Amino acid sequence: MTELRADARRNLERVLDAATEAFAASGPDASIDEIARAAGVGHGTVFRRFPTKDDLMYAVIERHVAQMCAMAEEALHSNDPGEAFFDFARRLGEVVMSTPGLHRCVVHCGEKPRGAELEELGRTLVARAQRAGTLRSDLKPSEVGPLIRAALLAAPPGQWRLYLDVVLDGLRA
Amino acid sequence: MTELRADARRNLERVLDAATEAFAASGPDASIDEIARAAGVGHGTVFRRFPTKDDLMYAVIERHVAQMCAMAEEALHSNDPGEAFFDFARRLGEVVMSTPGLHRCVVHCGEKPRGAELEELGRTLVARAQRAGTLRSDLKPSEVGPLIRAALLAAPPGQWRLYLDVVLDGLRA
DNA sequence: CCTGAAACGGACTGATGAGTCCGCTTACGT
DNA sequence: ACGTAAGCGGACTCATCAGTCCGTTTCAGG
Repeated sequence: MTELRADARRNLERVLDAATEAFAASGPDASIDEIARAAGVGHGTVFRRFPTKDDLMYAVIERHVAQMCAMAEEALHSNDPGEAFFDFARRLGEVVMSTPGLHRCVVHCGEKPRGAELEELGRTLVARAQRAGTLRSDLKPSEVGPLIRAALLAAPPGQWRLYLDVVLDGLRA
Repeated sequence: MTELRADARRNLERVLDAATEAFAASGPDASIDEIARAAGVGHGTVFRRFPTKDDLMYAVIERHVAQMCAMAEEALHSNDPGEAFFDFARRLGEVVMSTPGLHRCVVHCGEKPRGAELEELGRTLVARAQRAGTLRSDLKPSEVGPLIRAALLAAPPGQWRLYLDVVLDGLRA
């Protein structure tokens, strides 16, 4: 029951690969047909494994978000809480902007995959930096993330570091 | 030929009113059917006046953008070029955020209506403030607008002034 | 092998939305 | 009042996309 037949397993991997590529390229607008075609399977096969398009997106996003969570955890262990947030933001920028399409999927999915976990870690980082006095404290911890996200996604290709810099400067106390 | 029949004129106005409301509420995703229904006409009537949905959007946006252009012109006449940009940005925020949906349409339409004109005025304001030394000069004039737009549209309801403040702080030299 | 369950894939459905067409209606000049 | 051109509106086409179904193929255990 729990074991997948060899062909099924192979197709599943092809689908996930194709989906990752498609979502990275087109964001949440990538269509299932397109993904199935790229994977060399019928789209019925995709739907058998992932009952809805969102389910497929969650699967693709999972490790992406997991990577970000790991970075956030690491930042939480820093012995300079005041700067940990800024370092984290810059490292997050690298990850997010290496595949902006995937990140638009993360936004689209909201809390579903591990978004809530990431959100929570981010809030903690912000609160710490605010207590340390390096981060302006008139924003609620939950408001900082969306602002940074918006700046990153709005940046012209190659300019996101500059945009992030501007926002981080504005966020300093 | 050039004169519209009375009923045609009336319907045209109804359509424009309904379209303004619909676009303000739903952004570019508002559908023609929805607009036609709200205006109390068949959607054929809409398409007769505006061959494509974008044409309708341009018409609706026109005066919205015109208002912003007027504000920009005014700012250009300020005798404090260093602060003119920041004042303008804040006043622009008021206009944009009074109908965020319409502004998403402006973004969608790009240069088509009077976007190019507004863009040009904005660039001039930025360049002046940069010369005056109040605005950081590592951003190109054309890059400032998108960053501000992104921050405004990403703000949670009621919080856009704060977001704008953060970005403007970050933009100061 | 050979058989049955697992997996496949594409035809099909249903929804949505842009844009077209044409028979009917209505304003308005004479 | 009436004839006609301007105007109307909804039925229609066309395309897209998510999700379903089922006849056919293929894997894998005996």
